[in-house]
Amino acid sequence: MSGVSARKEVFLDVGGHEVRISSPDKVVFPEPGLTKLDIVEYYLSVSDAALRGAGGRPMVLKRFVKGIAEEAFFQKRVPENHPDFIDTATLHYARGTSAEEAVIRDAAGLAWIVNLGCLDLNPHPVRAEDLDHPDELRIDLDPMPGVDWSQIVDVAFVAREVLDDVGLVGWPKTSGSRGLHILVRIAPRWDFRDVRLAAETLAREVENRAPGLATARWWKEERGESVFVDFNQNAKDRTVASAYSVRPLPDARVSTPLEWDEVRVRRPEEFTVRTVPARYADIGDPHEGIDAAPGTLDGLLQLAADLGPAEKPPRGTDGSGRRASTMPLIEIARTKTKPEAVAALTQWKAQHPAAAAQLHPADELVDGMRGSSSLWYRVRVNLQHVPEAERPPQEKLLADYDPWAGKTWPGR
DNA sequence: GTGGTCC
DNA sequence: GGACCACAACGCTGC
DNA sequence: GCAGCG
Ligand SMILES: [Mn+2]
Ligand SMILES: [Mn+2]
Repeated sequence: MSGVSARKEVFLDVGGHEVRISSPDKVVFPEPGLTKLDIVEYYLSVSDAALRGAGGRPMVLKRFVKGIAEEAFFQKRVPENHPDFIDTATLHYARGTSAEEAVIRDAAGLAWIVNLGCLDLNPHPVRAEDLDHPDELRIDLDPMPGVDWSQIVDVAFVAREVLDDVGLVGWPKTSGSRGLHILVRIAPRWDFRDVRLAAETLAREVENRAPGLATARWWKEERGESVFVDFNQNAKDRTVASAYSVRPLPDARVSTPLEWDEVRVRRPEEFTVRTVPARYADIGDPHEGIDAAPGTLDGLLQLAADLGPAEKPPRGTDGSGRRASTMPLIEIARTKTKPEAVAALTQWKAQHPAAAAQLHPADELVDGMRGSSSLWYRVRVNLQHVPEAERPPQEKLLADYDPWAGKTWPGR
């Protein structure tokens, strides 16, 4: 028996509020060996900056009650039993439903949220005081597979140019995964529809200025090896991991605000729960000035009028309401796990070496799908780079996991 | 992670 | 007191 | 209804 037994709970005094942390010694990140209390202490060490990103905004809770290895669940409605230093805001949806979400405003709120099992914080782009008018436009740069950091950076700087041309200021941060977020503070004067239109317009303009490097196309098979400018992240009821959020990845990466002159030379993997507190103590928060000068969307909305409606892909009609793809796609397998999906793809490539040799990385589409109650994976191949005569046909699936197995279907 | 039930 | 269980999300935007 | 997002 070692002398250090795992404590059941500890109580912290955080800015005059007592916060209970249960199972403080529970290991949340096995690889770097970070415990729940380590995560609490991380957030407290960067609390002012983390609150600049997530404070005062309603947020969705993503809870990892059993560590990052186990499945997490989302929680919109704040637990009834919340301390009085937790604020709330009630969001109303188009269908008439609503959800009372948590709003944190101080370091105690951060500690309390982490105790629930939350790692990344996912606030809406609105303040609790005005739930219908976002004060933040979010540029979400999502690299397709095979895209390297320098290309992401090139796209980020094109986005910065476009912002500059319409009189806006962008504040970059690593997403904490492979991509980059650029935040734009705006006056809370436009509704979600207009903010999304502005974001879509910016995305189209970035694609126009950097064809091949960036895309604003929604359908994955049409994107190629490019950086997707995910303008839909600005629709209502969408959230983004906020600045200084800990991401549920093995190395405990942090979504880290950067100075523009750091963007090209730094890498997402440099910033973790272990490294970011020292950086913050050293240089402070690169986003400290984000609230100083809220911008206007007039320029982007004018550009939207100039560009006109976006070109839509040809209307696909196969009768069933399903979209007809514009690309020569074949489905290879459906599997329960990602390794099985990758194995199926490998098997297919071994069976079709000639075609496989001509695939580009972005032509291999392995997507996590939401089934009736679980996750499954779909494996597809885009044969656009394979000459028509050499294209393998759609065959029986190599693996055919049924995500609805076990469900009873009324009337069939 | 929390709160309720049942022995 | 301890074991066990239920519960904790789902909306938006096109096609 | 479905895809594709978080
Ligand atoms: Mn992203
Ligand atoms: Mn995205």
